[in-house]
Amino acid sequence: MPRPSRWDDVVAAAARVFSQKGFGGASLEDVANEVGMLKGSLYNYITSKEDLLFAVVRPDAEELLSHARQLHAKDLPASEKLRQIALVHIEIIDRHLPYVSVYVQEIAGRGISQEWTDMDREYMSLVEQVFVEGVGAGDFDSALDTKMAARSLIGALNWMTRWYEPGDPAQARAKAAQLSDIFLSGALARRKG
Amino acid sequence: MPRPSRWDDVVAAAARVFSQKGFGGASLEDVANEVGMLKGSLYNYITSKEDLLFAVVRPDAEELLSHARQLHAKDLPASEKLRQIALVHIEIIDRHLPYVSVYVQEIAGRGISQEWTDMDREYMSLVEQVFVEGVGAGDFDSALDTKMAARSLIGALNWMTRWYEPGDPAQARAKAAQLSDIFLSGALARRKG
Amino acid sequence: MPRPSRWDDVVAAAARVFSQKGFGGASLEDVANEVGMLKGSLYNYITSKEDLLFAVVRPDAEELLSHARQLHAKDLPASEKLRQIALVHIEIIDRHLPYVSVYVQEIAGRGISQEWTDMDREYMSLVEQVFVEGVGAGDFDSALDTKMAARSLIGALNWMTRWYEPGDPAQARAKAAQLSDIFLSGALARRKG
Amino acid sequence: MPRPSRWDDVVAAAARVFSQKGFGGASLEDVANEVGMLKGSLYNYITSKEDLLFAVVRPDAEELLSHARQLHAKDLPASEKLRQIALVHIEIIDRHLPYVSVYVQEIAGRGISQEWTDMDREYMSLVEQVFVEGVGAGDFDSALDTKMAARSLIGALNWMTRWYEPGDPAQARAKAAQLSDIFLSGALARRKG
DNA sequence: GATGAATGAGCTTTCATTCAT
DNA sequence: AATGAATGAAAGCTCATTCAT
Repeated sequence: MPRPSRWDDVVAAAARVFSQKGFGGASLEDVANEVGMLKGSLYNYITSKEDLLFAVVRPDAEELLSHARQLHAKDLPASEKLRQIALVHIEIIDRHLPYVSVYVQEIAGRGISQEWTDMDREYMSLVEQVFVEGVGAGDFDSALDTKMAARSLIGALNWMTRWYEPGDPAQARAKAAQLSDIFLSGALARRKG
Repeated sequence: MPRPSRWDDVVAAAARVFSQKGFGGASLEDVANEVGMLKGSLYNYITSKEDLLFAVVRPDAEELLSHARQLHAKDLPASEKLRQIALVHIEIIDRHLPYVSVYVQEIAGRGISQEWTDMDREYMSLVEQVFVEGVGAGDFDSALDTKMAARSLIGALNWMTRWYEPGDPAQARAKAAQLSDIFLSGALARRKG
Repeated sequence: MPRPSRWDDVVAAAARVFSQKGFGGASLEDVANEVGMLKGSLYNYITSKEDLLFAVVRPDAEELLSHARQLHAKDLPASEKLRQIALVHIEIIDRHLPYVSVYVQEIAGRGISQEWTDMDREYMSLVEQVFVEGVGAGDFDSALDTKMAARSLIGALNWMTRWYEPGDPAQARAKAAQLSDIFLSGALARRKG
Repeated sequence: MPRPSRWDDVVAAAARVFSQKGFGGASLEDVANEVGMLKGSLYNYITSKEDLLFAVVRPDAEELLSHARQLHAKDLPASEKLRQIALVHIEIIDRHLPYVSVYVQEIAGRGISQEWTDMDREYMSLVEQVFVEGVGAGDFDSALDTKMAARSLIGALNWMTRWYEPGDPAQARAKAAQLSDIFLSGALARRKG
């Protein structure tokens, strides 16, 4: 049985190192040390440093996007869709924090290339449509600025990469519920009717 | 004048360059070109590249913090304080986007040094106390997770550095109002009592 | 082989260059040219320029010291020990002039660090004890200032790095004998008894 | 009354700085700091860094040489001349240690230029002639290698710049006497005749 | 696949020197 | 005489990348 390739190790190490030192601040030697090989050996797996960045970042970005697409196609109330968006987003952070951190830090909204700009935009647009649907259905406040709402939700979610301590799915679900509550109901106490 | 004459030019150029290319990705030669001097000449103003980073970032960080401290001392309803927090934060982004971008990208929540960790924490804590006060006064929902609320608000605000187009104070005020509305009332339509 | 293959070349080149231009006056590019590689490549062998200085200088310094220690433990008349000290010192100069030159020029008596200060002091002390033993045994003049004698001998030996032309072991032995004669008998003609 | 020029301050500061950090290791800014002016201002006094080196070093070198010339012309026994050589050399070290240190470290035997090589050589030659005269007069041992003797004496004297603590003329005279005794009579106890 | 070594470009930083004020 | 600022060359060092073994 041939020894399994260490591709996954390499990418995981890169995720950790890039998320800690930043892509620009990390050297391939740092990454190599983290895997336990020499920097030259990395080139058996990658063709450039940027290559490695994309390898770190792509799978989760695609998963998140594909989830949002599927959700969009479903027939659910907007409030439920919003809860799902937050839940999936935070679950991915919980499971793959270093990878997502790198995405948020180095790619999101940075205009790196057309491909990534398109992904960003599509995710944003899918989130915004949740709010649009909600307003359309009369569930959401008609005065709501849907774009601002979407950007704020995504900002709050992405910011979690700076403070969330991963590894606890229950906590992930709790945070998702809290965040959804805030975006749905706000902080103000509801008057009893 | 305590500072050499082109100090402000140097810092402004650095803010622009750092915010565009990232601190790690920008070279001092980039900064020097932006000011119109040679990279060696920069060292008449700074003692290291990191120095320059802090110089870019410190004034606005301090202004934001000092504002939050003053607000905390005031006797205002929590909802009003929340509106003020958002307004001042966004106004600074509107006026000083490159500087704030650099702060958000390179410093906030990065654990660079004790000094900056302390600043981060204090701002977070002051924002959280607005929510705590609101819950205490019965204005805010008693089920609200105040920490999550504070972190989400700050995340949404900081994320604005990735998309906000500055230079329009009226727009700044509008965005502040929208964001406050979301965090106070949520997206859901209010039932008529 | 524990060291990369051209380690010795690198150190030898550094010794030559440092001894010619001085440590401060020599650039790593000079050293690299002397080995026949690019300056960046040097960092496969060293971690800093200072590092290289110590690598140049340490082996002979340690050899000299270890020799003096062994000699100190032996049961020989002081005059014979003095002859041995001079002989070994000059033989090392003959074989390794550039290395020793660098030591003398850049390290000896310069208080670079505790480590080197200690080495200097120990060597000095071992040489002085030869004179102390000689005085104690009645072989040396009781009025002799042993510290001054040791310092003068070491000074005369170290000064040889400025004029000695190496590569001739017989000459080395001759110089050692002459120097020993001077320090033992002085210049004055002996009265016939 | 116009404020006296600070030329002497500048040279004295340079002597201190160069002797501490070495000529190559010291920057003109170091020197300027030591005088209490800005580095640019130094150029009101000097025309180049090397210039300053020579200014530090020349007066004492010339004094020493001129003294040796005068002594050479005198009609004195060789042993007395040797004592005078040592005495004057050490007195200058006592009074002007930093200046002499710089000479010994940076100029002596370095082949900087014809001028300095000539000075070195002449001083060496004058000292050697003392030994030659002593041998010729039958006062010194006929087997003495006069060149080796001169070089050793000068080496011992110059080496004092690495350990001598200046500022005590009496101590200077004592060291001169001890060193002369060693070079004249050697360490061996004299047999009573 | 991995290694050790080299490359070469680029980086931050230093510094002697110049010059208008 | 002194200053503050700029210059430009060179320094030490880093690093993505290549390649023979």
